[in-house]
Amino acid sequence: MHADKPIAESTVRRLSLYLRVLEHAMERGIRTISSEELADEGGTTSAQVRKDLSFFGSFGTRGRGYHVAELVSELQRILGLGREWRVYIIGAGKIGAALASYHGFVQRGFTVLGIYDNDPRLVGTIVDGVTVRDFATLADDARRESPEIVVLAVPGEVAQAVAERVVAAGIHAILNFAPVPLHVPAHITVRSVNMALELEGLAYAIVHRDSVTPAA
Amino acid sequence: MHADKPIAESTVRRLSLYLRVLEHAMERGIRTISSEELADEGGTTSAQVRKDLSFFGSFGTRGRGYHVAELVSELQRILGLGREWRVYIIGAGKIGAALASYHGFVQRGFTVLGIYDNDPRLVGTIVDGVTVRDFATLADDARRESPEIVVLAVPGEVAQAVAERVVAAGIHAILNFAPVPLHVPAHITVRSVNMALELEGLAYAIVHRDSVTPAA
DNA sequence: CCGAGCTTGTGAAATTCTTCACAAGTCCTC
DNA sequence: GAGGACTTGTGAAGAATTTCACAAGCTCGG
Repeated sequence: MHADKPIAESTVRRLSLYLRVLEHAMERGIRTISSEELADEGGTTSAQVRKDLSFFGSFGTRGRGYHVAELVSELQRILGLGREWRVYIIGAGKIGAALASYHGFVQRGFTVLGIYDNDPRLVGTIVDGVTVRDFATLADDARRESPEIVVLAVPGEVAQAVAERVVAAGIHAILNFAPVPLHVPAHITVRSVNMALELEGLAYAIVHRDSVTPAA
Repeated sequence: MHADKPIAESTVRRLSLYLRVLEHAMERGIRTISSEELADEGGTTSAQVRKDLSFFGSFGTRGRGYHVAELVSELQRILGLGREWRVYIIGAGKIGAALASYHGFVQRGFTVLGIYDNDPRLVGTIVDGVTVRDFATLADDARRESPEIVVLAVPGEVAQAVAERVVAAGIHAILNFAPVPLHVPAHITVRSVNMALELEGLAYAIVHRDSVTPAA
């Protein structure tokens, strides 16, 4: 049955992936899909798909599979994508700017309310339709707009300090693109994307060919 | 003892993290570090640090800890960072351009030889000191320059097709920034960075506060 | 409305990953 | 040079995750 039990992060990650595959299938006019097909597209196994879904309910029909449109909306609900999420991006450098214009965000209901930087030359400029704000105004703005999520796209050296300002401003979720681990209070949710680290993982895999557990 | 046994991806990821922490410590003039201190900085536990390292050898001294500089070079060796890695970036859009100028790559010995795009308006322009090349020349260039890694920064719709061209060009490792799972032959190593997916994980965590297994 | 053919949902087994806990070194002081 | 304080390296225990395997349910053709 559907649960608010602790769900593994890996499961949630796969659910997002399934959602993307399903949306793609829907565009192509596919009505129904089996766990086997879903697994093939998503790079996992059918048992894994069924187990992942089983944590939240039973959405399929035996002998037939899953109704695509129905499963899409179930997954959207589970992942909390029915609503708008208000996002601040911090750092108007190359990465921050790229993220601001990243279509995948908007598409999923993530609205960028503001981009912050402390460089006076950038403050006031417009990046992809959003004005760059002065980082000094973060706390005030947050009180007014109460964003749920901050995307941190600042250099590693200042990431920890910036994160502390973010937490102090009352924001509880951070997507961290800086290449350092963030130390925050337990009630703050952090997810990190570390590109250098992924490249290094690739280098390791090349050096040690055929001795690493793979993952698509 | 040191092993070429199958090492978990999670372990490799942490090794990269340790390396970063150690380099930071070295900059601050710290000579020696215990597994406990390393764990605190890296957001894990001392037992985990020791276990991770133990797969490759014993680098510490009981009662004293690890010699920072020494462990740094051991980790660099393990991760394959002693050498230069030749990288192609495919996609000269916002994300591709941001990656081209990402300092963290250069710093680690990843040299961007070329950026590719199929938009004639971009071909020939210079992005962060690297000329944008015509995607059509990929195979020829690869034959000549034999790059080890491709960074894929193209829209999801074309990612699979581009990946196939990359594989056909004889490149065996892909860092995928497109938000779709890539289907490639087994001998090709793929690592994916899916930003939308991380944001969704964050949304899920917010909706289901205190019911997700955390991870820094 | 029956039987063959699929496909789900799920306990149980297998595997993988993390944590525990402690013997065995090392260092330092006296 | 002996004792106390630390800290590693690692088997073994424990926890988490994935895979297996199968009963139960649905569909469709005749």
